[in-house]
Amino acid sequence: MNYNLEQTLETLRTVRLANKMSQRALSAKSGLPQSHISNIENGVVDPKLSTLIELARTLELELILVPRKRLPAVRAIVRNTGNVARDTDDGRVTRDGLRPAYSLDEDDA
Amino acid sequence: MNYNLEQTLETLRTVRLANKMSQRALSAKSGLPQSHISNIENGVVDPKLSTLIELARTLELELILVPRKRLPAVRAIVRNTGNVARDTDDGRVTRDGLRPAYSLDEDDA
DNA sequence: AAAATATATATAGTTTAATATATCAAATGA
DNA sequence: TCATTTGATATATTAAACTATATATATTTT
Repeated sequence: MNYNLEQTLETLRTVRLANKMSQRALSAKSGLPQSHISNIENGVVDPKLSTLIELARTLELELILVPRKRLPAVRAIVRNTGNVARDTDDGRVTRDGLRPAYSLDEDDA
Repeated sequence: MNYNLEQTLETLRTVRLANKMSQRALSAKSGLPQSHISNIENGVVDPKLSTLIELARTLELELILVPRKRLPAVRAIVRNTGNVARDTDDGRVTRDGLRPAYSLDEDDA
């Protein structure tokens, strides 16, 4: 129903998994009950802003508001980090040679 | 206490004002009570995620989660739009000639 | 197969967001 | 000055988030 919301929740789960964290691990780190994390990820509850921020921070994510106009540019930054050959976790190369969204830090600064 | 939260609320108010909208106008457009908007902007309440998104969308903002690492790059995009000479609303020129954060659209695509 | 781990789900109790509505004070404008 | 607009604040009610805890159901590992 709400694209922005679904997208946000999906990001949370994606990044958690990318960090190879279980809901329990995230629970331990964030202080939120595992059951609550499950409910949030599945859209069963509508978390409070502070809860979302807490969860995000634990996953080293920051929440920001972006003018809709700037969204494409911002997405471009968030999605990839530049053109690299070997890319994904398992050594696969994505079609366009770009990193997947929310890839783990391989420290490429 | 929570930088991310304060920042978010500040952005909401800033953009609302930049659009020359009163809380009542925003209320009418978003469907949320003016009293609630006031409480949210002042951090009196901890809004639900859906509420924040609703408010943001009304102001043509999208909420996204950004890897902390990418934050500087993203902020750079959100803050300015390039180097222009005359800049601010009233024709002032900022010191570095960049647009202020969350400037109104002058359509510079 | 059994054990361990991970996720989804349930219940009961507490806290708080959200609503409608109204009012007050301060700023703005006629 | 008087009227309007704006934002903050208050109250009462309803809905829902959040907590702790427990359990059931996968999924993975040994």
